[in-house]
Amino acid sequence: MRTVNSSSSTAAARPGPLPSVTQAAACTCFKLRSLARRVTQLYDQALAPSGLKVTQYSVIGHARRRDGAAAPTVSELAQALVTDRTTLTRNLKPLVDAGFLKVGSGADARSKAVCVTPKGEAVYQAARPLWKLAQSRIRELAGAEQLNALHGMIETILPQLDAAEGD
Amino acid sequence: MRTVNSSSSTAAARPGPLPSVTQAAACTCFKLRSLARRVTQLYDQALAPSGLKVTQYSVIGHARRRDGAAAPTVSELAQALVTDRTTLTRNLKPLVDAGFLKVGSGADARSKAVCVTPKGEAVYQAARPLWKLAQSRIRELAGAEQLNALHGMIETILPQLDAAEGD
DNA sequence: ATTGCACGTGTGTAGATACAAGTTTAAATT
DNA sequence: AATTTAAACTTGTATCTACACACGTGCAAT
Repeated sequence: MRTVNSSSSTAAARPGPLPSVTQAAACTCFKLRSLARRVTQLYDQALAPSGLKVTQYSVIGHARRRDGAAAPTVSELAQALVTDRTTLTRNLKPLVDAGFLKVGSGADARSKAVCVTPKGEAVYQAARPLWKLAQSRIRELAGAEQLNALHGMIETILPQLDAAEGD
Repeated sequence: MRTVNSSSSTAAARPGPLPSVTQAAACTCFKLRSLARRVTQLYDQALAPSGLKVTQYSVIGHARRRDGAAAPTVSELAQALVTDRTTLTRNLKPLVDAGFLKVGSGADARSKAVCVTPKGEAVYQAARPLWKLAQSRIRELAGAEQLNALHGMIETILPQLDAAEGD
């Protein structure tokens, strides 16, 4: 026999008073966001001496690697960063203000190219060992195997979500 | 033989010009945040008819379930939500403004208790089937086994990060 | 040449996130 | 009892996030 209910005065009518209370914590989105928050905190703390947040580190890092030759456009960069295009526009601002990036005109008069400045490259290089430290730290805390499994899982799931975008 | 470098004019001096370009995408934090963003979009789209975002749904959902008897305080709720206390303060505002929550005084004159209003309960109940739809959808897209594995992984890793907080 | 539609960007608005610092209240120490 | 310490919350500041909407440019069809 288990404890039925705490407030017995008003719960007499229905047979199952609170059937939906329990499993609210099984939300995939909630879990994912929770972990992402915590992990972000770890990375941000590690990167703090560089003055970069992990988000900014990612933006510069992706702007750095030019696939073919030309600097990526805003849209291309946004796609690489799995971010909304308009979000990237906002995220670029502090980096441009700090002189880490420069947004010039692309080949097309519409598009704009995102370039890493020497100053931005320097900050990135300074932040890199801190980032590696964070990587090691999380690997140490979570366990290498778990982490590898997590990576693989994300790489599997993410494309599956993207594929079903227009359904 | 592979393509060495695109801009061959300035890269002649150093033997390994760009040794650190490649593995920048292996960042746990970046991957995690990317997936969280996408998943959040799916949930938010599903919940849109209810007027709630998934974050708000989570807040109400956690405020609903009172463990013992009393309504949770701000700090307790923040801990349950794996969120910074000050973040929750901000997140409560739109919900209070909308009349879904009420922040009254707790037992202690310092603490405040977060209560779900009838209106809030109604919205939550309306949103619940939409949330379940999102759950099904993501389960369908990612695969039940993958998703279960992901859940388990998060539940394993998150406490490990929390445990090492004060190191 | 004009019209129309697709492409690439930015802005308004709204919310999520957290660190640093400040305020009020309870508890503990002297 | 006075002082100190800790607990609980809020605010200032800054960044991240994205949807709806507006603007300019390129291309194609008329």
